[in-house]
Amino acid sequence: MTKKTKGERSERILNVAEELFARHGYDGVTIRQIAAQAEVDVALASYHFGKKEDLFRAVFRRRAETLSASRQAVLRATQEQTQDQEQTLEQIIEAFLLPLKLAQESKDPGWRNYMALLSYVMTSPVWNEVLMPDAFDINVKEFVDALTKALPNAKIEDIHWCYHYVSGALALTLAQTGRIDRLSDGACLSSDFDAAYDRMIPFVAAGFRRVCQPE
Amino acid sequence: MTKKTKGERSERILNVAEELFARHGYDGVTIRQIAAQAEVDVALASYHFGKKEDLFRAVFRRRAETLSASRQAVLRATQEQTQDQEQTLEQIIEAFLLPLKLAQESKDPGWRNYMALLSYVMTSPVWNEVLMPDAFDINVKEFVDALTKALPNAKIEDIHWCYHYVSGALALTLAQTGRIDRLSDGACLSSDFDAAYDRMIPFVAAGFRRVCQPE
DNA sequence: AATTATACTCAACGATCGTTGAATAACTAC
DNA sequence: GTAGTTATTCAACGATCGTTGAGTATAATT
Repeated sequence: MTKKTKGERSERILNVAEELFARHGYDGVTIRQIAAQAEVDVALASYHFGKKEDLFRAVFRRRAETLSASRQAVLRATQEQTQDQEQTLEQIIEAFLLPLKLAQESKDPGWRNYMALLSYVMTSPVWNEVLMPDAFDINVKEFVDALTKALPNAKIEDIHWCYHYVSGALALTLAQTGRIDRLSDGACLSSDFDAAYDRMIPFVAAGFRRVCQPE
Repeated sequence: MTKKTKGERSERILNVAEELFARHGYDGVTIRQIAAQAEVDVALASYHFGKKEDLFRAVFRRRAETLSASRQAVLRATQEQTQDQEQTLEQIIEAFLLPLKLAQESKDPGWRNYMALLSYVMTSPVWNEVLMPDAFDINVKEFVDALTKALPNAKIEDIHWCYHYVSGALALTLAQTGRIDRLSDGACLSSDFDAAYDRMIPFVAAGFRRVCQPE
């Protein structure tokens, strides 16, 4: 029984739920599995978080706010830094990706699980609509605005489609499926977010320019 | 009872399973839901396909073979056409994407469901490893080889990472989550695969050149 | 020390799950 | 038409699911 100070057990539930939901999806995980792995009674999850769906939402929201705030901070920092001159495409894309790179390097291993969970939500036809707008819409619109300024004369549809490609490349990276490990015979590693990050910036910047810049 | 000719009911099961698995994932769908929507007895799915996992595999494999063969045909057709001169990046990428564009335009609406299912498998840490290698590995390696020839002096890691980005952009497109519809206020549509296709080719071609071509 | 509030356990509920074996209907082959 | 094969139904199995309500222990408050 040994009642612990507030949040100690409930946080362990969140962490385990994060790990399992990320790997198996919402329906692939059982409250009982979470409780077992968290070494906690089954009823405790319901006590702290209510319905299973509420627990899932809580897990998703927890780090979404941190991530969104971090992205905003980085973007605005370079905006102030560059003053009047326009931000380069590379700077904008870097601001979008850097927080994830940093999070993944942090000592909290939960971020790696959260990255896979985010990928799951981004690619799910069901959950995307439910969770993404509240958590990321304002943030994304800020980035689309910055891209619009950096790409004058670009059609808004082109910008949105290019952002969509970035989003997809990122989502598959976050999923960490291990596929690139197998296809490259170990030359590339899904877990090597730095490698993915370093190349993704020039890759998508070049793509944006080609599609959005009428020459 | 009214026994139908072989495959008529079993094909209806496959089609319904395809639709539901694509939207809700493996664990989000019940054999009973599939049977109900296919207007078929619950036991019939087990009779025709065995375990639930076998049904899932059957659904995935069915069109994977068609898709893989179609990609190979398009790629080799342009290889013969260009004869001695090298294929352009655009041609290779087009060969990779065109079969999906055509499939989606076909009269069989099941292809749209399959595209979302493919996205689900591609991004799932669990299913990717189980299903992708058998269905697509030889095909993908053919494309990586073509890319290597079109990009002399490129490091193999760079090529694999760039292919990974293409794969991600494609996966999110296939998922048809409707997110781009909402972010763009209707200016872009998830269902508009042509729009995604037309821009994706120059986008990723430019990305490949920037990352893989030492200048 | 007494009281209230919070954290947690325990047992159980009805619902639903995938799968099976035996029975029945329909089609094929002779 | 008879036999045999295939397709389909029906009822039921044990297992597991999410959730709840009542009860217990610990912490916080007075």
